[in-house]
Amino acid sequence: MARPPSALREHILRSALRLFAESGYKGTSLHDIAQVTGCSKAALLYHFASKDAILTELLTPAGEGLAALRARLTGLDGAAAAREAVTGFVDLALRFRLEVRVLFQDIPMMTTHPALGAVPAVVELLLTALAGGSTAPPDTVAAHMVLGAVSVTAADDLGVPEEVLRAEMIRGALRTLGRAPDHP
Amino acid sequence: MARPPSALREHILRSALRLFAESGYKGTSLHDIAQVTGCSKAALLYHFASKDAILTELLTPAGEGLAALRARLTGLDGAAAAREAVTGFVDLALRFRLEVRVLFQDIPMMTTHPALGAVPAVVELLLTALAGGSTAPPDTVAAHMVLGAVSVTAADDLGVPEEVLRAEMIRGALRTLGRAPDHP
DNA sequence: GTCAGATCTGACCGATCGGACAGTTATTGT
DNA sequence: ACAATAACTGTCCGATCGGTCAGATCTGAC
Repeated sequence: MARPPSALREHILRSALRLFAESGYKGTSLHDIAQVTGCSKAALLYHFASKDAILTELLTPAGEGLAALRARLTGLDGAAAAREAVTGFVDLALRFRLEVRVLFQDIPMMTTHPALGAVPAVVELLLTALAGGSTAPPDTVAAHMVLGAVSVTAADDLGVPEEVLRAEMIRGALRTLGRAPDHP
Repeated sequence: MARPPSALREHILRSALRLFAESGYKGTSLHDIAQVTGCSKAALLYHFASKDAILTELLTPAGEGLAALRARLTGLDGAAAAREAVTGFVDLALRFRLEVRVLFQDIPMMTTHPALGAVPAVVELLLTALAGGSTAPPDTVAAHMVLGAVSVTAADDLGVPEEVLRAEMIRGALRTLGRAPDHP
């Protein structure tokens, strides 16, 4: 990150993100990335220390977004917390659609990845916020469903304009939680 | 499948399913499966033609379940179709929790896998059923959310008893669709 | 012009992958 | 008892993986 931005370097990142989202991390080889980028495999390892370093740099912004959401969430509770959790998570999922795809394709590796170290705690916080502070089955199930629904729908590419998608996802999530979208 | 059932053969299948669900298909080697099963790597390839053949046999029951759901769905429409789609899909996801995990971890490969050839058509049918026959943005988004919510929640292992989980998932899905759980 | 450092390449390395094969052990029908 | 077949193992194979390295090439300062 201390490195000055290079054209090839960012080109590599874009290619890698696309390939990781298409075929998964393990399903994408350095050879594939180099070929799509149009450079040699060694060039990748000149700009990045390892294949994992590419993944780390790709996931870091999303991880920071999650941390920011956590910060915005602390202090809130009840209906306000749930609403902020829903809108915040939807916006985040839409801003990092490809990253979410990558995440979902290698869950076991990602849950322990350093770039996403804060994720489990944030998810936990999101779940309790979505469940309105409850930890009993009825609410926790709905909270899990919201996280799953938003993640998968954001990762999928249905042909809906992003603004419509955002509004409908928020409305759907609030309905899932049993809260009226407009009047709390 | 024409082969007579063998104790080791089914042991292999169980081990492979667990490992695939934990680490993904590409993240699991034949060596890993052999080690967990307690046999040699060559024994795996005696009972199965290839690594992919193991995956195929693991996913076939789930694929058949989806085909059966499709059969049960044809002819229905409107609210009845949506309700049947929800309960049918929830039951299916809960019956094949580990298989759903495997599916989600290698989406690009699975979408073209022969054992799941009927899946895209079934998903399409499920989506239209869930959307109440509509193909416009408001309903299609909610339909996608339901599929995502059910799949992810079933794959995750929250500590909720399966009966409670089933009931809450159905209720949540119907709420997501904007339908009252009890009174249509 | 030329020198230094950044950038990039082709060739190569050890490890691991899925899979093949010959041969050995267990099982079974007669 | 014994042949025949099923079940299984150890070993080897080519391909591919992530990663290394010495050297070629490009670039700007002086």
